[in-house]
Amino acid sequence: MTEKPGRQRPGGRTARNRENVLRATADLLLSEGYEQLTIARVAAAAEVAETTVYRRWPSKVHLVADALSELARDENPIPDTGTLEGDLRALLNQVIALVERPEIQRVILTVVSLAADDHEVARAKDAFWEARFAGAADIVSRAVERGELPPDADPHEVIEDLAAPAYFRVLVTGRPLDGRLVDRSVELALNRQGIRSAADPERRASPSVDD
Amino acid sequence: MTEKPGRQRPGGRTARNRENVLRATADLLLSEGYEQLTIARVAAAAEVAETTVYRRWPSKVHLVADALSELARDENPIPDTGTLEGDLRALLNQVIALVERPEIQRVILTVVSLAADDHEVARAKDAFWEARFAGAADIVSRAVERGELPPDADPHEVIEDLAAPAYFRVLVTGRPLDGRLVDRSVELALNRQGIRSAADPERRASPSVDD
Amino acid sequence: MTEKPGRQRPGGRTARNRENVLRATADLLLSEGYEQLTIARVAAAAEVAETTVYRRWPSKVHLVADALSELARDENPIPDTGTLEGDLRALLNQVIALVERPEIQRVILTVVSLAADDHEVARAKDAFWEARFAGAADIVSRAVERGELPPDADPHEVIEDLAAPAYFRVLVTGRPLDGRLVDRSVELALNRQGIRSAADPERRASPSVDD
Amino acid sequence: MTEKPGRQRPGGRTARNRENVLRATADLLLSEGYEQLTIARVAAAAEVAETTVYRRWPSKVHLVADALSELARDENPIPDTGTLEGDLRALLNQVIALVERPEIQRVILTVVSLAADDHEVARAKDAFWEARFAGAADIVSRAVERGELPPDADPHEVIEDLAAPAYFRVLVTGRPLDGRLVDRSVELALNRQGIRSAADPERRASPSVDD
DNA sequence: TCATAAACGAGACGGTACGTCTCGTCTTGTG
DNA sequence: CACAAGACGAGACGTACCGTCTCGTTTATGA
Repeated sequence: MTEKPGRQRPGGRTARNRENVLRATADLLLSEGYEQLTIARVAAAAEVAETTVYRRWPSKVHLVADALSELARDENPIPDTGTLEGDLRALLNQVIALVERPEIQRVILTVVSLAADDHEVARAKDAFWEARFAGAADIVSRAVERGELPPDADPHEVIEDLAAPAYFRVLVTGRPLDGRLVDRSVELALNRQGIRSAADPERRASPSVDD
Repeated sequence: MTEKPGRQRPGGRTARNRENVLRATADLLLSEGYEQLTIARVAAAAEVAETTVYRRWPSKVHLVADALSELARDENPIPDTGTLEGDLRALLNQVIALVERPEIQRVILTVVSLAADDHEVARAKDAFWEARFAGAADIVSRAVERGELPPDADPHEVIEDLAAPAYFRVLVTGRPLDGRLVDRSVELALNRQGIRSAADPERRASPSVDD
Repeated sequence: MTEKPGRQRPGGRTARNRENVLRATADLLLSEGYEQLTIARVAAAAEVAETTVYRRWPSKVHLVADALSELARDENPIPDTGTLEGDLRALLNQVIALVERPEIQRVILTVVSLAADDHEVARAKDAFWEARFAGAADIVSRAVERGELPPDADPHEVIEDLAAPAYFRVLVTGRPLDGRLVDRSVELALNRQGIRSAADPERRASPSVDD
Repeated sequence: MTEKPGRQRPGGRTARNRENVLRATADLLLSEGYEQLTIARVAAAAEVAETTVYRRWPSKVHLVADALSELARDENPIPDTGTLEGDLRALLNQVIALVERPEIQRVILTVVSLAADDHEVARAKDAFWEARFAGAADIVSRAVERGELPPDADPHEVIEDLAAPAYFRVLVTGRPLDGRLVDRSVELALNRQGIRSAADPERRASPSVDD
């Protein structure tokens, strides 16, 4: 790993090339998707020799994984509305706004289908999702502090309940991500944590809630 | 569409070839995944000339889409336990048992990442998922007959609530599909339809729903 | 050979098809040349099923050879000017007028390069050239009757002397077929037969050469 | 044209490959002819990847044209016997000895039938024949120096008179290239230049023809 | 005129070659 | 002498053509 090119002379052109290549890769990934992405095109866009790319990244998969790590860093502000429900609602709205964009869908699809045979690639995938859902951890810990959630609440479960339907629609059914989805998912995530959502119309029929 | 080879003389060798090719494609898809699948290998496995494959399917993507449609037809028995909860639990167990298998994961991944530029391919994707979740419709309609669900209950929503977390784990987080997931998801799906799950002791407060 | 289709029922549609195919072949040969000629195109032009062509002619080469035989039959009138020189001059002018046309060049080229492995094809090639130069025999025999040539004069030699330079230019050097070529070649052919050409003024003036 | 592979790095392996491919092409052309020549076979014989061939030569036709240029370079010694007649006789004997060989006939046929749509191919054809008949120019200029020919004697005409009958026989009539052809053609070429051949028996014997 | 064998039409197939496009490695020549 | 640029090897892809096969239909021909 240490003998990888670029490690030993990380200054000047080397670093510049690395950035350019990763940026070019990310751009192509966003604009055209994994299939259309070609080392040759990346190299051309980065104004770098193909060889340079091959030298530094062992394969197209690795290059893309690396670029995705960068992409994951583009982070959205973690919402802090003062209540768990508000936070979750804001977070899911963010997520939906993002995954509705076709270029983001392309990226998600790339990540999802990235063959994780290689250890580095697997790590990159994990890192991507970790970064993607980092907000949930903060939100949950704040909710724990406020006493809204028990101390052993699992952020993974929260994000799962919250985001799973949205991703399911994007990746699988292709149904539209309407506003109702937000209500349903937030409610769901809260319920799953033993909390009654404020926006819980059907549940209104059960008298105990009204009191 | 009509001028595609095999449409006009669907008997004998033609039909046999078609089947062999699709079976070979499905096999390769299951055993090695989309990337490793090659027209040449399909043709060899189907004992057919490569040309024959190219003649009938305009591209690798179309071939795979077609094969996936066949795969989707391999259907699991639709559970009928007498109660909605039992049915959902059984269905989800089926789904999980399926998506836990690596070869099925490969297929799902293929479907998810299949570029849907082409209309036929898009249709194939839809058909795949439609077939995949056909059971939900039956379960829901039976539950409606039994009065467990209102007549306007949407099978899509049910399957979404039920299956989304499982798919999310498989496709995104990679977390294991443990038994707890089943409980959570079934309960969730029921709750979302306004029903109190039997395995829902702490939610004690709404007896009216049970009536 | 006897079992070739069309032998046993040579009337009506069969003959009509044969003609149409051969005509279509000849047309394509003239208009686009051997390389561009395709059984499919021939069949389409002849409004006949491809199978019909394959049934009757064992290969593209045979079909073309057959068509060329027909082409060779399109004969030019054999000149009869009353003198050998006049006849030769007229004949060569005919030949040149013909081989100057690009479509005829295409045909000649086809004949020249037709692989003569097969016996029938070889025979067709011979027949083509035989027909092409049939006029020479008549001209020579008339000249013999008139006493202009000895009885053992060889028509092949005459045509060789007469036409070789023209064909050489067409097939090899690509130089233009100007009027001077006619004078030279006719004179040459006559000289080769021991006859002084009328259009040979300077040669008459130099008796010293004979010494 | 400049971006053709091999232009910018013409040393080492590149040059070696180029040579090997051209040699293999020439060999195949000689041994089996144009029709039997396949890029795959050329590549195999040259121990080079097919891609390499396709990269450097835009098509089979171009490759063959290129190889033919090399073949044309294999030159025969230009005869220098001291007299024009001797030189011509020697040259024609060379030509005949060459064109009698089946493999040379194959090559000639290839050149003749090479579609000259493309400019480069046309140039290659011209160059081939130019090289093939380069000897004539030397022979003529020496004869001019010796005063045997007028200063404006045209080498093209000489070669035409000399070689046309031989090529005519090879390409068209298929008659054998006997010794008599040499006598006739040399005499012819000389006569055409106003020179009486030494071996000119008939002419001496028939004074009556002049009447 | 009518039965029957011959020829045909039409679709599909096997097989070979062509030429294109990638990916990732190897080699050359230049700064 | 390192490395950027170029060439290469390997192999998949998709196209075009040739010639074969099968099956069902039409049409000549001679009894």
